[in-house]
Amino acid sequence: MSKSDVIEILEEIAVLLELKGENPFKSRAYSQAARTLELLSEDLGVLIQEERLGEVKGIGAALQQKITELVTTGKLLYYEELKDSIPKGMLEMLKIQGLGPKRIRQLHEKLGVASIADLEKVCQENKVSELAGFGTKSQLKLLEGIEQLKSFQNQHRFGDVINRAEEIQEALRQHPEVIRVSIAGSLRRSKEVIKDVDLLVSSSDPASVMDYFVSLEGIVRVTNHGETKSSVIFEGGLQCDLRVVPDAQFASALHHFTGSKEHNVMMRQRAIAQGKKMSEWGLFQISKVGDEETETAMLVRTEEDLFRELGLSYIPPELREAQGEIEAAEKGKIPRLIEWTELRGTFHNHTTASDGKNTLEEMAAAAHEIGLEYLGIADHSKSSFQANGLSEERLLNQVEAIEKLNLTYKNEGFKIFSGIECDVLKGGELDFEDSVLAKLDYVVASIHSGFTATEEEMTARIIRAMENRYVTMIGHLTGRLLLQRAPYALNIPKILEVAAESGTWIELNANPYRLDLDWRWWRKAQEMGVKCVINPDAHRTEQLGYLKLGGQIARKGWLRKGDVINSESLLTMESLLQRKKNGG
DNA sequence: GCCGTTTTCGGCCCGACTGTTTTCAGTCG
Repeated sequence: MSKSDVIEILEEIAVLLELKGENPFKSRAYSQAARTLELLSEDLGVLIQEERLGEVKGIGAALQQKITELVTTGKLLYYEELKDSIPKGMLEMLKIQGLGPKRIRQLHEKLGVASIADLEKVCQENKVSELAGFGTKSQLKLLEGIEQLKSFQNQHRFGDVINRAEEIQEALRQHPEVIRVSIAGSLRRSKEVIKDVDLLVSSSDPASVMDYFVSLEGIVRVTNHGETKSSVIFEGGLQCDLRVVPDAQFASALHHFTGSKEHNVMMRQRAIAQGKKMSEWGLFQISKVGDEETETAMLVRTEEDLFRELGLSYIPPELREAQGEIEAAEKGKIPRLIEWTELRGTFHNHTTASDGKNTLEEMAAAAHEIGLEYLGIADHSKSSFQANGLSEERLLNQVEAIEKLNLTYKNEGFKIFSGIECDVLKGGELDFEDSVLAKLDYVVASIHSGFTATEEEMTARIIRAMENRYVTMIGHLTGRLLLQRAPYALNIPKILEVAAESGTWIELNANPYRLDLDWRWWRKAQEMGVKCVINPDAHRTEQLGYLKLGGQIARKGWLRKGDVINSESLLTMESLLQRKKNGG
């Protein structure tokens, strides 16, 4: 059993223990052990072989035995028994906002609730409000939470499925009868949340492609298996539709199945206005002789052909949302969108000093390795206790460590910038004094608490933070977590206005859960002259790869290279940061 | 369940917020 499997099981044990109402510190010991394993620099197998696991801080006799059993036998009796003693539905109930282990236990003991469905029923029967510690408001909130959860069902975050979808695409490409293949649908348009994966293939032997598709590894159910269309469900509930068309129709079908629906409607209207007809089967010239109407198929090999025949320049899939892209294409004004490979550095990243999983040295090496010219380290500030936020003293130690580490990169064209992800406190004041912030290269100001304040209060809070001369950028502006938590109330236009005036950059947080600020705002931000900074919010080295995701969302927001500040070179960035600090 | 030692058991991570209470428990970050 691999280390990551062990970590997962330890974390689950911790949750199960909480649900059982065991000593909370026992539960914490398990989650801490999971974290310890994550940070382990030595090979777990070797430690077990040499019976040195117990020497690791946080792992005592009991955990040593259990981890050893897991790794060597692939099983753990204690875990199996624990799992069997708790209904599976109780674990799922944890996903309901505002409901934790204690109250789940109480609901189970007093009302026999063992699943979300049970809970919904007893809420509707008004039984929950009568329990001690619950009231009518709690009951209402639970129902709201269940509703919210239901609305998230069968939806997926873009970042969680894109790799999987690309693997499926690759698998299809391998089939000898496949001529062309592409991801289509909302995934191709880089929508932040998608319902299913649409794939399109051209082939002269659709049946063999379909047979191959429905037998791909990881499929749990085949819901449709036809000549031109099949649907399957993969492990984890991801639905995937494949359509197969003759190669002559591939471009038209790709455009059609990429959408959006609204974009397609506008395109078809445009075709009609030009005496043409457009569908997934192609583009047709309509000619009338007397009362006779004849359709002549036009040659459309690629999507470029399709747009050109309608008098448009090529519209990248990300922009096909009926947000003015057709008008822009008509005038030849589709911008050259940014490519994530044009990013030269990044600012919002964590290390083991706060809640990251890799050390400063490892993060720097990884950033250098993938070809970045600069890496900003912005660990949490002291108010973020839960994330092991840095005190002034620990922060200044880190600044020193970064200075030292920079010496080793001196001739490599690579530099680490010292920063902080500074909490914006309730009144808009920052977590550190200006005298501390002045010692840093830059500051990311973020909100991590008090999400329920009014729009007015939240807006004022962020504006006050932006007015601090040391604040370089605002992190994850709206605080949303896709499919989990709504953004907090904010007057975004007002904030963008102040950002433009004060020269504060706004982050496009590229973490797949956030993608915040939302792509819908970036065109407005761009018009106002607000600079975007794409940050992965990386908590481990691999997460620097989120930059690609950020780039895709930036494209969806119509951003060009010039709109994204971290496409600037190291040299330019150094002077930009210096100037910003000096209030210029 | 771990740690550290006042060597055998007590402490283990902080604070805001909400809804329930009437001083606090549960949840979240």
